[in-house]
Amino acid sequence: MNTKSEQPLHSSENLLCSEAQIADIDERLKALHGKCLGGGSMTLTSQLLPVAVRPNSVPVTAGPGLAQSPLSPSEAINAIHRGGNALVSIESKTESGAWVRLATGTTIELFSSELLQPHLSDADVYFGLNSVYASYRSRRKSKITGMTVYSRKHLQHLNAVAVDLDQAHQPGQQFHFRSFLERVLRYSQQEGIPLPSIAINSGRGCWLLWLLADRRDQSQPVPAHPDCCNIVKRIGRAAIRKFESFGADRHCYDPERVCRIPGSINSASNSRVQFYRISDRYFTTAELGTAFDVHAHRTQITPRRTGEKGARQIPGGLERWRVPLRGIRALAEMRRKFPQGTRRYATYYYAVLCRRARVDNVEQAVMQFAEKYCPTLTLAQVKKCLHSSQQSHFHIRHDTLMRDLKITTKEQEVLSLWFKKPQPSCATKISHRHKMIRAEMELAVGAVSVRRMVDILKIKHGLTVGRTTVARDMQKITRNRPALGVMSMVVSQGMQTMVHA
DNA sequence: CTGTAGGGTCCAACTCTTTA
DNA sequence: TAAAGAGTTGGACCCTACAG
Repeated sequence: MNTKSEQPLHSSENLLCSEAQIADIDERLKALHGKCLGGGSMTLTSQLLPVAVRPNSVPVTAGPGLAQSPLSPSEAINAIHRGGNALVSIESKTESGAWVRLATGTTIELFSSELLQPHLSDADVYFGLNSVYASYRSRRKSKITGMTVYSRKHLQHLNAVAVDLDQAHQPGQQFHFRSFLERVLRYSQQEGIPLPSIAINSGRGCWLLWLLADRRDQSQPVPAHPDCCNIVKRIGRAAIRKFESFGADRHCYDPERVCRIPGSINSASNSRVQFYRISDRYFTTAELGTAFDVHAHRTQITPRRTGEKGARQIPGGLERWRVPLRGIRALAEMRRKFPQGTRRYATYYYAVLCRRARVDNVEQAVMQFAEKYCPTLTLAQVKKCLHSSQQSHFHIRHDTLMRDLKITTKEQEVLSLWFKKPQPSCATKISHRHKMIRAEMELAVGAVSVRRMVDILKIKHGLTVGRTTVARDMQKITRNRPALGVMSMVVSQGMQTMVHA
């Protein structure tokens, strides 16, 4: 994911806190948050080591885990952000609801920063659930702290699937986190949903986090490749559906999701946010997908297809490639000879398109094409193009052909059947047509026959449309507009009952 | 009876939208 | 991005009503 210009700033060795560092950080934060971190009973013993270094997939915590103290901020964030080079983004929300970026860095950098510390105990401070990387293109300085900040959209690791169970209780009404969580966990067990790794008391509701592990290296979170983002989003949506009856927030599944910092204040409920370890498990996307009945597309597409392709789909599929094939032939005719820099591309693409459009004797067709339009290519070069075309299994976009064949705007205009101008959407066209028909029906002194309407549309509006279509439109309009009752009778009952106004 | 006008139904082809 | 499904379109054919 990191390009050469976007090398991470932080080495993986620096990422996880040592016990001494964590102890130091916790001391500072305890001092900062006072008694909010569980009454000062926490020690950084093996029980409270950063969870990233614990053995994976061993459910050690029996039950909801509320007997334990809440996790300290560093413990909680270390448990979530455990990927190599992972950076955490910290943001706060202003009174107007705008997001302000405070800092981006490793947990050590963030929690030991003198600049950031005063803000961590503020109201409504958040951290990104998924790790970002140091993208130089999005590198900025925070206006508040002066620290480096990066966009939370440049994701490096997907750390968790989260569900926000917002109780939306009335102002003044008490939210009982413990009993609510117990109900949620009981429901999870009944439904066969694995216990979440972390539960968060956000003050006005409860968040559930299932922490993620890469299937190849379970000590690492899931890399934020587009495919993984996609599946994690789908799992998130499925989880939301599962917990709908508990008020799951339907919008809380995007990978850039932020969560309140442990120990920070929720200004809406005027309470501290607390994180609880429910289980020590980390889940691969496959495990979580199975639990929430979400499967990778590849495993679903195949069974979804029933039997052979439909008879209508075959010509449709062929047409997909015949259009650019006709286009490239027309382009060749137009140019007479392909200029240097496009000859091999032209021969290669011609071969690919011939194969995909099921042209008979591709080799002969390509040889003739190259001889006529790319005469300077050697036989060996043409054969190489033919050979490469056999390896082509990827989709080829019109844009790619346009770029490689250096098709100019002027040529595109001539090749209008290939490079179609974007048409207004079907819905737009239909709504426009309905508008015209409605207007004509209202204008008419008496009944207008469907055939007459077809003529009116053609002559008056330059719109060519079939009689059947107009008839259906008129029926639809009269159904929705009883005021046009006369027309309704005419259209729906035919000539027998036609009533002339 | 025939020709004309007009609506309904069917169906293949096409286009757009949704889903994974 | 491909595939599948849904929706739209328009031609062919059928029917009825009416006028001459």
